[in-house]
Amino acid sequence: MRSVEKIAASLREKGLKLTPQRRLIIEILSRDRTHPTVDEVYRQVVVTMPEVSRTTVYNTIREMATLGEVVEVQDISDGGIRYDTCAESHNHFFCLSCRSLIDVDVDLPGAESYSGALEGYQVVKQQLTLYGICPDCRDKGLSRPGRGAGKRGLKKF
Amino acid sequence: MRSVEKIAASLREKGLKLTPQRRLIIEILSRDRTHPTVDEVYRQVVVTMPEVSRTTVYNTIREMATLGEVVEVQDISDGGIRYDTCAESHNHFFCLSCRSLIDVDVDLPGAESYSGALEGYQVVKQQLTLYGICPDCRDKGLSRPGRGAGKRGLKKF
DNA sequence: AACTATGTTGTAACCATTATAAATAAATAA
DNA sequence: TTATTTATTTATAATGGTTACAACATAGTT
Repeated sequence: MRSVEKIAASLREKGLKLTPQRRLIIEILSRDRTHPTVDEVYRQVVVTMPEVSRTTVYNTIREMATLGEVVEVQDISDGGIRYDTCAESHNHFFCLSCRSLIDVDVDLPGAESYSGALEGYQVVKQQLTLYGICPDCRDKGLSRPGRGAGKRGLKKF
Repeated sequence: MRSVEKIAASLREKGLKLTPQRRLIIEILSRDRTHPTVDEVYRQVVVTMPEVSRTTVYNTIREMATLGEVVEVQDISDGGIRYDTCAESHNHFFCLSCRSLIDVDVDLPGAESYSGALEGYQVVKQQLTLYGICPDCRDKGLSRPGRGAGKRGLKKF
């Protein structure tokens, strides 16, 4: 995600307004690198502006996604869609214990390099996800229940 | 997913019974390579046994997942969790137009090779997903609305 | 046959998300 | 400024996938 000013410009370009609610949501999104769900953003929003509705957060994040300022993370479908606010490295490490999602820098061949193995397929994007145990959880003995771990528990991999 | 007999043995091992409903669901899962959702399995089930309930399909697929015979596909969160019945190559190509999900054979370094770049992280599994346009959709001019495309439409990537 | 454990079914509950419509705020035109 | 239009927010209801629950049915065992 780019700076708040850049995004504001992008909004105006589409005829959208930079309301206080949107500004706050965008600021929170820019700051948060944990790939938050809508609800997690919402909870941060109401700390500053308690009267903001969930719908506004949903709407704003959807608009950001349409503008390409935010991307849905598809690695995990537990407890709601997570949003990625960083446009560069799109590879992730997902901790099976605390269910945190971390950006990871792994060298992959470019998307165009698959044309050989995939005759006729046009590849425009790729995403690698690593699953495992993060150092924190290893040190703590694995069983720290992180966000969203309660609902369906640990999955079997 | 392994053969029905192998899975039946795996069931009995856990004290579970191979009922007609479960047998049918397992047969359908073994046959279907399209990474179906529960609802898609259910629709195939009722063709043969119309009285089977959705709950049974949910339960059985969940049990299969617990046994490790089936794996949730995390690439796309549209229209329900998709299940992967094949334990080997876990890389996928997702067509942004028809939203079909295809197994793909791409060489990746083993999970253990990431230990250098990820100090302290234990990687147990990895998954690469390629996003793009499949040959069918390219030939048809892109706009074939496939399964689930209606609800949220094409995402921006 | 009776007993016990397991499985199935229908229904209701749950949760994330989207649709809708009324109320509000901002931008523009007069 | 005021009126008018347009965009935005809000609360509430609807939707859709999934799970919980309780009654009923089945299979296995003594």
